[in-house]
Amino acid sequence: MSDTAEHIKLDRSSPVPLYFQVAAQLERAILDGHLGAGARISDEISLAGSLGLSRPTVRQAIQVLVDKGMLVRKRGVGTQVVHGKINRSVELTSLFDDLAAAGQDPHTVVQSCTRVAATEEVATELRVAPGEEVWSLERVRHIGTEPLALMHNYLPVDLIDLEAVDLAEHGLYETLRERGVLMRVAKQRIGARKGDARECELLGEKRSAPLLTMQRTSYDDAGGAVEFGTHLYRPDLYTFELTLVDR
Amino acid sequence: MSDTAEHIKLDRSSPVPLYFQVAAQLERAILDGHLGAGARISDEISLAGSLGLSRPTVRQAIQVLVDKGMLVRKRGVGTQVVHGKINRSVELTSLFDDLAAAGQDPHTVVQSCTRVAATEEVATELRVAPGEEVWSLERVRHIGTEPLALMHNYLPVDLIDLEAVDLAEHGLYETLRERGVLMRVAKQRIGARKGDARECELLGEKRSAPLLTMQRTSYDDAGGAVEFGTHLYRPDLYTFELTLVDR
DNA sequence: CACCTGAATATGTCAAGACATATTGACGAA
DNA sequence: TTCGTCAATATGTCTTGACATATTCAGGTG
Repeated sequence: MSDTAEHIKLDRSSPVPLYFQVAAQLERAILDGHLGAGARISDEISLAGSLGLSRPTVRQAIQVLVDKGMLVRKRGVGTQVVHGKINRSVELTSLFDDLAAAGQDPHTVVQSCTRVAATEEVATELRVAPGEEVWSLERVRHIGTEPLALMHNYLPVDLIDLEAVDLAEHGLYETLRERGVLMRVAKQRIGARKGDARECELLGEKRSAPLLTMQRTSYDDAGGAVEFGTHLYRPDLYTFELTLVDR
Repeated sequence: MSDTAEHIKLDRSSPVPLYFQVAAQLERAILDGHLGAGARISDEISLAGSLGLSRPTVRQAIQVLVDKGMLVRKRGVGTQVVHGKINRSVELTSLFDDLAAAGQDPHTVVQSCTRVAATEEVATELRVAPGEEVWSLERVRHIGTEPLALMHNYLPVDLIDLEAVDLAEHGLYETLRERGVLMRVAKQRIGARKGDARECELLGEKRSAPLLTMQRTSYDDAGGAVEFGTHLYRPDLYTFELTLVDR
């Protein structure tokens, strides 16, 4: 019996959607090696039968893993596990979340946290009037004793009172989520440039060292901009990894 | 009548799936400004009614745009157009495709195209035995008179005969697609470093200039690796833009 | 032997309907 | 006035069923 369903158990009393239960357990089976690279999974019809689910539900579960780049569908043939280690696709989390999840115990030094008049660029990104007050937040993130990133964020003042928050111990995104600000879409631009004297100093790099740059604008579930940031990373300690899927 | 459906016409005789027709026309309406930032679109039920479609089909169409970061769903509320210009999310195309689509007329100088023994790294990425012969392809891409990128690709020798291809006039991905090699998943790592003397020379940069780096491994629809590349970009001429969507 | 045909298989698309759950606002009671 | 409840609304999840289409392979035909 080489039925893919043998790795999957459902809990119909759980509030977790069935398709999500299937997707999660299928992902586990792949990551644990029970479904090796190139392995074909059972077809949707028989999988639905084995699990006591309808085909659309099973299909929805498989789609989750296809979107993650872990499975590939071939019409008329079947669905296979993609070779190669799984790099979780870039998700809508922050550097702090990423590091904390990796057990790296990040910490942060707040360089400045003030209200400033929005520059042209910031006003455009945040959709406020130029000159209007916004939060300007500058932080250096460390991992162990090494500085890793210099982050500069701008937020609308009416969104949150940043001075009341312990930004040394908690990430900005984590804080915003706790205050009920839900980020749903973010647009990023990744590039590179030399750091200036101050930037290199703060990051513990030599003068004019090459730095990885990232600009991000985040939008909440109403479609409005809630955060704009320009960040600098030490390229020897941080890279961006992402998985692309053709549709 | 503020019905979203007024922008949409269906062609049931077309082989293009109905959900795709709806998604494409909805996208067009948003890009053309007929559906402005923050606008609410009709609910799924009435949209289905107006178009003579079932709700799952309409839902599938909307999902396409949600995945692109153009729409945001809110349960119990409705679906809205996201603010901000739409940056097409990173797709599974090459730099050549991107530039050609932008009407930039890119051209390419092939520095070398030889068979070499796979290094440890290349063998691991392409899943061949270390020392086995692979194609090694080095190209410089120009835009106008400016060098833009230095690209180094490795491919299995049994996949294609690279020497028989006009790589100066056609992109590598374009060529592979024409030969029936369909890339479905790619994993990328983006970073930065200083260029060495030769790299800076080829890219027309000063010595030790900061460069944007990208490594990519592509997988075909059988889940096997078909291409591994390490690329260098001039950061003043090229950046990576991507849209993240929370699920 | 080579080629074409057709059956088997599996994913892709679409329909119609049901129930669950989050959100919002109106209404009524303390 | 304030709080809580309930109804209306819209998305989220799930089922059953159907037909379309790409792929593969076995078997028949020239």
